[in-house]
Amino acid sequence: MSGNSARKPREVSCETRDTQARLLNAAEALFIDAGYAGMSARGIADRACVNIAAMGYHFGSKQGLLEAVLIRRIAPINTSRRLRLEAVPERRAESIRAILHAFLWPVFFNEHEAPARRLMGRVMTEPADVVEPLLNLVFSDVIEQFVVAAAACFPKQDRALIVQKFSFVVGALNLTVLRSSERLFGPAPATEVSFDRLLNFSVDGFQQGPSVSDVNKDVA
Amino acid sequence: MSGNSARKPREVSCETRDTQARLLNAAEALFIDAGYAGMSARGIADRACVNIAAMGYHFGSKQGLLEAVLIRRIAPINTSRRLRLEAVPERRAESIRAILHAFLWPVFFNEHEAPARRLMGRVMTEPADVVEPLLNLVFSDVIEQFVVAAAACFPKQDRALIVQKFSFVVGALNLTVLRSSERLFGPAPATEVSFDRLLNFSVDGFQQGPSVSDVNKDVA
DNA sequence: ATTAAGTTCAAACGATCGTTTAAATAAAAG
DNA sequence: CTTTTATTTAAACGATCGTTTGAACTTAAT
Repeated sequence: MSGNSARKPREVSCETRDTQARLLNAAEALFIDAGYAGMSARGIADRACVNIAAMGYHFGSKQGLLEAVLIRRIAPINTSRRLRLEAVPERRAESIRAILHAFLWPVFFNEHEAPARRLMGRVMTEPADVVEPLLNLVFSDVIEQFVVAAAACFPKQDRALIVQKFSFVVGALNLTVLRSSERLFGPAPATEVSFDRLLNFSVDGFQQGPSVSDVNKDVA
Repeated sequence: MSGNSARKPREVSCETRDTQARLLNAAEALFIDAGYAGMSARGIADRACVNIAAMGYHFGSKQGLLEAVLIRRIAPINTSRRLRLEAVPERRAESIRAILHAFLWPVFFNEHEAPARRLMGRVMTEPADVVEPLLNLVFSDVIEQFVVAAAACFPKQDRALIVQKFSFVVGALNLTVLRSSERLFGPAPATEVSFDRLLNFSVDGFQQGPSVSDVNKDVA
């Protein structure tokens, strides 16, 4: 109560009682908006209304704090993805919609909504080396499982083609959940609309076979 | 010749005679690998084998240097895109392949190949505020033109749907050209293969209509 | 040779970075 | 209350950040 003279008025993360939760919320918001290099230790401390040493005390380092931020949001999403994938009964061509639905739905609809979405999009496009090992640790297994499931639906298609189609879906997902495209592609539609469109787009891309068509007719 | 005592052995950008070109090459490589915050002025100077003050002298600031880097690579790509779009004769549903071909081809096949590709992917996912105005300045017009062309091919589809489908294509393109997906999606295929797959995937996604299907059957 | 303009240089500017220290305070256990 | 543990605090650590300065150097024209 004594030294609350310099309270920042805008900080929303200061309401929670738990210091660690305030640090997680502040770091998450800053990472989403500015990336790893842009989330400074002092910016996190200010937004969380804690001393700058609190980050080191509770999470060891800035990287440790980011790891906790990512695991808190992404692990539940991947768990939900796996549960939904297990609920898909068959591995026929028609199953690809249910499989992609299981992959995309938990990103758009979860208890944390927008923060979790944008966090996932940001971490997938983050250039910093610090996030790379954690990214593989968190995403490798779940992507592998979905690739196996999708490949089982299309036995005629090469596994490498399935993998790359999945990377197309993830790429489209990333740009959709990141607000970075607002200026270029206009205001984002409602969540349900974006989800439906992305699912349809992805399903259509998976349905078609390899079709080695098209030749480069050079122009410039 | 006098003070070349501290030559770094690994630097490839030092070969060019032009100082501005060496700065552009060095900044481009560092921006691709580490983003705007990760490309330090001293890292650029070291890689370009120039004094740290050269950046300010030739480009005014770090941001000015990045702007020059982006314009050097992306402007020719967008010019090529526009030329190819103008060469597409009709605006029928079957024209969408030629339109998307015009949009994607210059990214994969240009005189600078991989650097230009990855630079485009990086700038589209960069969180730093410095790149946002330049990103809009460079990309807004060309995307608008392609959206108009694609919308003319599918008069029945909402323009907002066309816009978002285009954002899916751009998102898939970004993750394809960025090496950040290597660990998650395995080694990248040959350029021609990736291009063909992305084009097919995009064309398939555009062909289908709105198809407001699918309902959320909640699981978790 | 001399002037002038263009370019590169070492050195330092203040600011901010992530992290650490030791003391002060709060909470819990004896 | 006393002791112990957990948490928060102010302050500073060395390092690196982008930028600037003024002198030294190169180049070209007079």
